[in-house]
Amino acid sequence: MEKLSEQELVRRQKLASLVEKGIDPFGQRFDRTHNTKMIKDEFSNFSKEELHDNPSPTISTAGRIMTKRGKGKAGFAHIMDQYGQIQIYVRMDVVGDEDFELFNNADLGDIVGVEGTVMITNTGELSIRVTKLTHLAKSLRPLPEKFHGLTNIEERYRRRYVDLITNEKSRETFITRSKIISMFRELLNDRGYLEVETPILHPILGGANAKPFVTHHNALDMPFYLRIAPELYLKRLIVGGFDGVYEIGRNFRNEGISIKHNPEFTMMELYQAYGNIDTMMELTQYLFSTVAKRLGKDTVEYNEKTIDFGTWHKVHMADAVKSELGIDFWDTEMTFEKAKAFAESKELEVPDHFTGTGHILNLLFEEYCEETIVQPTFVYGHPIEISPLAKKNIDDPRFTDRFELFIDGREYGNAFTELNDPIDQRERFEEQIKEKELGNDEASEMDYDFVEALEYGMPPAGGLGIGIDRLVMLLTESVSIRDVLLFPHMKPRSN
RNA sequence: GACCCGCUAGCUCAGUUGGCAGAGCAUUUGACUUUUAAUCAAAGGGUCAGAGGUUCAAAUCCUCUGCGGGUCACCA
Repeated sequence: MEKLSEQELVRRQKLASLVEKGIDPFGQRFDRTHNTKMIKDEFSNFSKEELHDNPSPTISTAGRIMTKRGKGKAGFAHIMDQYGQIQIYVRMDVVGDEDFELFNNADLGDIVGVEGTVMITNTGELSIRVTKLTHLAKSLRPLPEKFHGLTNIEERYRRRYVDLITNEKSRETFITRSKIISMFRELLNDRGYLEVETPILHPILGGANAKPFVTHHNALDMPFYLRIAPELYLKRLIVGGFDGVYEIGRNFRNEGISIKHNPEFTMMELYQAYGNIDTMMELTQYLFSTVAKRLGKDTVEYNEKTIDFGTWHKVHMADAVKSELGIDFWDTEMTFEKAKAFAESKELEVPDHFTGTGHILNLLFEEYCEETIVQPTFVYGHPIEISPLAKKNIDDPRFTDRFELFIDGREYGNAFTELNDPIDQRERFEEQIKEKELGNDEASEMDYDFVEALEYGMPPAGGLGIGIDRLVMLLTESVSIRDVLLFPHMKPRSN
């Protein structure tokens, strides 16, 4: 048994005295006529005198006691629900001795229900003049300080519920997150996309380049990967005849944790039969600008920069690198040796599994161009070497019809015209296996079943993935991904 | 994984040159029937993250460990 603090002991004594009075310290159902927002919406247009002369109907609401001010035979408190706080005014001569004692003995953090009429105080605050007070739940631990709230970052993540109680900004962020995800669903459903669910346990690694988590199924006695991307399953559904499908769900990547990375993160992935890179670009811009607009944020202040969702740019990766560094990857004379020598002249390390000019082009782009992008920009034309699931460009097969969306140096989306040629796809997988043998532990594996699916014929299609957490960060102006994840991963607390 | 910074009361934070462990809020007791970071009076509350070392003496200096934050690396 852990040692209790003085305050915890006092609260447990108060709990015992509630029991003695026959009051359930952890209460029962309480029917509310209003939440705090409804009270404000309904009554804030009335004056103090109007509410005094024509008393409101009796309303009931409930919430957690956040502040409390005793005044002898009367008292004030603020109670809080999901929507905010409302002040309550409790007079002994109105509620009677029993309820007033209940009020006096209530602690900050306790949850109560109130009945009463709506009034405005001398200082002009909309309040409830309580006629009946109901104890609903005892709080056995003290809340953080009322003025500063919980500010310790570690504690805010470990005890998110306390963070949500005391920090309005945090509450708003997660409400916004929920809105963004439901807007995505609404916008996509309205365009006729079908929401689907595909496996999270994958027998074969694929759909992205990343290190996986590995788990084990007992009955089947075989290992499974937690999915790094749902791509290959979703495309099987396009083979199966669905016109457009999407999935919003968790992906898992066994990599470092940082301000931008959590081991599990949420992606929206979508496939559109008969579409291509351009339809995905249009869709991406539509989703981002519509969601931003509906949140009332045509522009966002992020990282001391103004991001304008009305301004979208487009640049080919080879052009971006050419204008930044002068080296021309369009040049048909460009060889791997030349490209590698250039990279090494910049003191970049070229790993063994880099075997094509495209690997170098991407390296240079990531190293020198990515961070220079501020406004929403589609970087397209990724080299074939790093795009094993994207269709080759019809005019220049060194590049694929793929784009990534960058905003303020970070990737928010990845899309391409899907590779639907099973013969080409099998060769691409074989290239990946070669890379794996050369030491790329993020290369994907051969998925024969997926190739077989393509052999039945997949219509030309566009595909898109959007990192939901990062979008939420941007639209809530959150610095860290942990600020948009309710329960970010932490090492267990030491004793 | 590497480097830098942090960890003191329930919470937010002070703590000087190594010399009795501090404040505000919260808690307890008393006063107060329109207060609002309520006010006034008094009181209680500490494994200074943990372990070890230096010293007459350590929250303070040194070493190790834990957890967190930041930067880098990897990635979305």
